[in-house]
Amino acid sequence: MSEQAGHERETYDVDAVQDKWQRVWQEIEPFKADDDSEREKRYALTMFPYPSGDLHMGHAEVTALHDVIARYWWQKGYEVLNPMGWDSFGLPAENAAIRNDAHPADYTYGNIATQLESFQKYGVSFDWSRRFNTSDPSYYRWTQWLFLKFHEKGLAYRKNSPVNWCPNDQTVLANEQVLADGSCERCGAEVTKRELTQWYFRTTSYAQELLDCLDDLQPTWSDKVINAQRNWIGRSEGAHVDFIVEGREEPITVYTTRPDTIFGTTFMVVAVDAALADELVTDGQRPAFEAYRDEIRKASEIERMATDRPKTGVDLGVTARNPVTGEQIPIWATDYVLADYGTGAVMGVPGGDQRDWEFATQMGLPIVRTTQPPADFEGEAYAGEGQTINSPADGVDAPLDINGMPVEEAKKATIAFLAGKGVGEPTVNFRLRDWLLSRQRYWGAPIPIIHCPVDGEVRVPEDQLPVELPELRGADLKPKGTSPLGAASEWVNVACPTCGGPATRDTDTMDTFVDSSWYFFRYVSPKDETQAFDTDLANAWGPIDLYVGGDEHAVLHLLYARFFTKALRDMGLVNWDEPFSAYLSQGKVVNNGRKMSKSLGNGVSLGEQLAEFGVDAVRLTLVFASPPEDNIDWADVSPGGSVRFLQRAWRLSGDVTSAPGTDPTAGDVGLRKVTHKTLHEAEGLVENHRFNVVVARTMELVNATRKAIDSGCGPEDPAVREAVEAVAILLSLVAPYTAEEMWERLGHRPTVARAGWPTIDEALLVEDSVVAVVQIQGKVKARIDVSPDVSAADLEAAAMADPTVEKALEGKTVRKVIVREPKLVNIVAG
RNA sequence: GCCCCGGUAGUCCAAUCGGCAGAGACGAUGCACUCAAACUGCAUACAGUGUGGGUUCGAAUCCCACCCGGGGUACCA
Repeated sequence: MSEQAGHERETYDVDAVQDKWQRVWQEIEPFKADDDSEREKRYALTMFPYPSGDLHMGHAEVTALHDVIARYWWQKGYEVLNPMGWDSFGLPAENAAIRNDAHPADYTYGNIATQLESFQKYGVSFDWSRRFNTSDPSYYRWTQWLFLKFHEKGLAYRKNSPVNWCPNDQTVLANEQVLADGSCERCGAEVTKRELTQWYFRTTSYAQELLDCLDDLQPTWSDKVINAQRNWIGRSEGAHVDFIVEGREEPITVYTTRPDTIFGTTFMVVAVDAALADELVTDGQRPAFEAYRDEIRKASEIERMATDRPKTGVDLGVTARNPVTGEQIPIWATDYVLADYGTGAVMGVPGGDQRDWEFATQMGLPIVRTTQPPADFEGEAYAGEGQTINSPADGVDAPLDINGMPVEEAKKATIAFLAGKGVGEPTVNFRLRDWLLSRQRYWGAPIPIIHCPVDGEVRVPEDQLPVELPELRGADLKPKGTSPLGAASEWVNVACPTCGGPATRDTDTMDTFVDSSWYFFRYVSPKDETQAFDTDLANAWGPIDLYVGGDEHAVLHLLYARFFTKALRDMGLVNWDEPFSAYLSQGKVVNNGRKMSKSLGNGVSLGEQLAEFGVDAVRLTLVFASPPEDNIDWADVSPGGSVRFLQRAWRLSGDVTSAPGTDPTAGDVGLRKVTHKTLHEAEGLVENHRFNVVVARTMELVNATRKAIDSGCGPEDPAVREAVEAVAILLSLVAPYTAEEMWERLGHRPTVARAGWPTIDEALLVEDSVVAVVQIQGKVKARIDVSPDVSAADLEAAAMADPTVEKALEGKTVRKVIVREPKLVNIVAG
């Protein structure tokens, strides 16, 4: 028996153990990825942090989850690349520099040092030899080089367009960086529109592939993210249709997904802010049009996006000819049509589109139904399935007749007719826009382009990279609506690389999402000074086998990184189609049901938790609390419970009396079965990311081992050693310090993290007997012990012979017997 | 509005193919230890699976409708 109840239990000193093993790990570097290893390679990645202050609970969670997989792969014998670095360009550093009259680098590199120390204390299996920061010139040099490649291929270009503008951060934003309520993703300010010339990446040229590949990713990515990306890409199929305007050479082309409703087109609407509206308006209507347009421009995005306000618009005074009815229909300008989607012009079909219905009702325009709604239909516009009607209307002679056709057939017939006349064609449209990448801020990678009055946009020659940031600090960085780099005149004014004449550098910097769109390539050869990354090594290590991160990047970073990967593949720089073979999105850590925040005063300090409970207990708590994807409410969990469990597990290692290397095969079979079954189940659970259940199984094994020591086979049994070693290895995935301490106490050399996953003895997974359930009408009546390979007939006979069953069946007729050997018999009787 | 995910003891969560609703934990209660408490150990109790239908010998699991919660998206024609 172990110590009697009531005595002080032996415990280990958490702080001392942490200090001890940190030193050992730094010395032996157990997680350095070897490029030349013969072992099969795995690439584990978690999103690198922005260096704002110290690490917080969110970092602790994602890292703890991610580390389970990385450490498991090492134990299973893979060579694992598990790198970490910093996404270190960005606004917080710049804003801090303005406040403190300092340089953004001060804030950035100070925080990086703090976070690095915290990560090391946290005991994560990162290969620190590969770390870098995106703000290092040795990194952003290659960000700029990639920009040049994109520019060469026509994937980076400049255009003038209405863009999202954040008045607080004083810079433009990409569509992805404006939230659904029209606020800035970064600072929450209300985003406005400006007409500006900006740099774009041609993400739309990969729209179809970005969408198609989601099918392959579906099994290994979270549904949420797949769904969000599908929505964001927003593919729709429809047709372009040309409408002729009297006295105008060019027809107006509209985009519609419902060409079958063309007979119901009673008007046309164009976006009020599109150039087309300005071109079309008659002199007579111009004053009204301009007044309307000014009014709309003044309205905020938030007002514009409200869908429940009445429709507004102005008649432009011109008409277009409906190509199937020949009727002249009025053309209106309105703000419910978007200038930058489709063609910025829409055929108004009030019978089939609710928005058009509202507009027609408001403006007194005619309404014609072209799809027969069901008899009980009570709505206004009808957009569902049904027979086509009024196409053409009774007694009207038209060149096309689609009456009676169901929607899909009518669409095809209409498109075929229009195409035959040369006034229409099938078209696919995407909601995805090109990625606006230029920013009017300082702390980012300068865009390596020189503007020359003679040669235009000239790429900075590759041998002149990096284009380093000029030294600006404090008040120089104050946002003023144009890039701070413009103030560095010595930096701005350069000779044109082509003609040698006076020219100026582009003064914008790149969106920091550009930096993070390719960082996972750089990790394969982080010190390479001759290229962005080594293609052979990238092909050997990648794509990333598991990427762990947060859902907030569902359509930002994850989409941009996918786009980059496809573009790099097409440049021959890598052979991956997709960067992340599997993606695990981790939940958030909240407190008392709410997001942690300063204003709510419910923040939980990671540092304090670590000081109170120790690294292992905090990590274990985060892994055990819930499935990885679910949020963890810190108010619901118990790090104290984790401490108790870890001490309990550790105590086992002190009870083992057999020598290291003792052959376990002579040990207690009962305990051995538990050990091997646990290891076997843990494999499947880890691979399916069910880390919380792995912890529960480990707890079971600890309980079973405790019982075996105290009241079973005793501490000297070789099966006990085997079980405790298995506990140490299982814990090495989650609680590295405790596992290491146990391993040492068991008489082994460090490190348990590379001890290797135990070989599972299949014979021990087979049960001698199983409990079969006998049901009558689906209700359990008896349990009988049977052999796991019992035949259906034997099991049925055994069930029928059971006294309880016999009794229950007295006087009844057995109608049917369902046998699912070896676990169940269900008797239907009456 | 549309799309996706989820709803199991007081709480967090298990139940892998449709087959015994409970593995693990938190909290609670009791007992042991203690002068007492904390710690520790042992033990116990607590749900019929959001609601209503359906399929099935059998449903937490599949289907339909609805309710609640979370997320995405939204004049995208």
